[in-house]
Amino acid sequence: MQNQGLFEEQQEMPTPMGFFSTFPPNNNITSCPPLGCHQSPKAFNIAAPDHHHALPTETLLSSLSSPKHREHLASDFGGPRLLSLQRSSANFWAWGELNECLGSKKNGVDDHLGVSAMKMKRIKARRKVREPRFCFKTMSEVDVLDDGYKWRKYGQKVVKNTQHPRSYYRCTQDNCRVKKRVERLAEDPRMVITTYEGRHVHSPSHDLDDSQPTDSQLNNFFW
DNA sequence: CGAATTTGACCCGCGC
DNA sequence: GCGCGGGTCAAATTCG
Repeated sequence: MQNQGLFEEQQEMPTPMGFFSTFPPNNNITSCPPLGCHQSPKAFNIAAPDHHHALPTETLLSSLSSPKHREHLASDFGGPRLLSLQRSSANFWAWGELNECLGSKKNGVDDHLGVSAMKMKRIKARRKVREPRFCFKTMSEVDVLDDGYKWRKYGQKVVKNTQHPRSYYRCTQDNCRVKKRVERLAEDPRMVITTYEGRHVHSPSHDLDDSQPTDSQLNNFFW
């Protein structure tokens, strides 16, 4: 049994997605709380489908949003274990498209359309863009982990073959299009699967007491 | 009373 | 072309 939820999700959705993982895959991280989680879940488990780009633990740690988080993770990794970040060619395409989208301007075509047509066009454009995504799994009693950003819930859906609803959140920051989905694992309701989509264009909204200015840049690497 | 959440309706992509 | 299922919208409701 090498697949764990996360893998399955990528099979369902061929959308480019970044994964962090333990290395080798079956080597689970335990007793490690997720980023910025104050609740101290019992286990933290990140997985990846392949290992095109193995990263030293320090590389991942340096991308975390605050020294506190890095310290937390580092202490729990407890060694020079490697992590992997999948960045296939498809994934590079996604990053490029995202940047293009963020930098693009209105093309003027909308001027010819009515209000609802414009709305539809916007929806289509939104759905066409495949934002970079990654997900991770945590064992936690709370669904929404405190990752330093402020989220607004915009939807909830019961997904087929699962008894737990999936919640949809959007970053509350203006011009930031990052979204995340949160759902509980059907096989093990104690596990929470969080999927991030997109990259924040700003630093975490509520300051953690030990955050530093340079963190925002590092943070962009992560999401 | 404004902000956040809930929830049913709607839309789109995809498989058949 | 049709139906299913996931994702989003937006009005209604709840919360602080």
